[in-house]
Amino acid sequence: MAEKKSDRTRAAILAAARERFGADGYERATIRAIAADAAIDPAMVIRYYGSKEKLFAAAAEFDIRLPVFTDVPLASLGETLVRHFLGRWGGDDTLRVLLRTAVTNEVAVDRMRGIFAGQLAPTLRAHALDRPDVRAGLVATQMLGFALCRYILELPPIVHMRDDEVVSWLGPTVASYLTAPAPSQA
Amino acid sequence: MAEKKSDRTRAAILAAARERFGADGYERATIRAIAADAAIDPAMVIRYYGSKEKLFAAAAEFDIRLPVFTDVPLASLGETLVRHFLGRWGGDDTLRVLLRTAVTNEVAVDRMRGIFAGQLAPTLRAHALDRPDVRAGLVATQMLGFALCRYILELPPIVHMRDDEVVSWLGPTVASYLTAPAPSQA
DNA sequence: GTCTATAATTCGATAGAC
DNA sequence: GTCTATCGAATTATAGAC
Repeated sequence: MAEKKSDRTRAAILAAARERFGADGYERATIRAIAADAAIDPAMVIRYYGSKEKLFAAAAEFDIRLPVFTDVPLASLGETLVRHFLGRWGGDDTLRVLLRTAVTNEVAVDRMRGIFAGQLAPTLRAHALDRPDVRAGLVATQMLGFALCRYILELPPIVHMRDDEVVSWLGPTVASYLTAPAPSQA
Repeated sequence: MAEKKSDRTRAAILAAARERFGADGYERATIRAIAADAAIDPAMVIRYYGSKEKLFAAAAEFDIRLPVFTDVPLASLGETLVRHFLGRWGGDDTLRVLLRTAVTNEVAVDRMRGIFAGQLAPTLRAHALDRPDVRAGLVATQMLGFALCRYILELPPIVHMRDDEVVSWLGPTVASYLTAPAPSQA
């Protein structure tokens, strides 16, 4: 009995929640709509997850799994990072949920900060780069800005760009944020 | 009688609306809170602007006033654009309102698209650059990503960065998006 | 012009039958 | 475990007195 019915119900709720939160944002995504998508009763959502806030926390919970990339030569680290984020954005709803909801939900903001300050910065530190926090922040501006324009604003030229084109354009930018000498100032 | 009392009331409502929409987003910003900020009755907000949706449209209405920059040499156009956007983000609430609300409000998305597709792209076209729409989109990813990280997510290293540092880091990126040869493909 | 009172919805969450 | 019924709170928007 490895697969209980309650487990499938839980998973169905979570999948519907990810879709709704990602499509509508935290405020407009209603328990009722999520329940309808999961084909169950709205009361069940509360029973399984306690509250809307906790359901969101569960939907936004995921393993960022950002490798440390210590074996990647510094010269190609920028391109590697762009490819990695492209794969993650495309394959998983969770990052889009975070991006969509980070505007009004403090939990999402904290989690987004954790990805770049808590995961990417240490990776850069492992490569012995100076000012890893600043460089991680700059990478965040470019990668999150790309995600914003592609998945939320849906700017036509960004939406239609092929992945290898994206790498060609953004790779050198990220690389420069990693390795370019920092401007003067302590 | 150039200054009626009703005009001041209208202006007070609009100013409070910009502040609330920018701070809380469209859904969480309530008519009641806006009215309280403006020190008037909530019913007056509806009387003056008809509905919350129309009030938002008015709050997000503004002249982007993006100069064509035809007199700026191409070599320094990137840096000029970064400085221009920095000035606009800092001095006016409206861009932050758009950014905060673009996640859940279609009006804000359209207006944001218009800035880059309808204003920046023609500027690039005036400089005889190839693929102006793609280049304008790329500039959007970097500038909007910076604004997102600084004003919404408030990533510490981005928040604390001085304006001239921002120009030093982002200027070359924007410049490369304007003038770097496009990757292969039609 | 301004404000009180309230209508009409909608939402999150709960209680309890089955 | 599941669903019906509903509560209580919050919202936008309106009607009408002053």
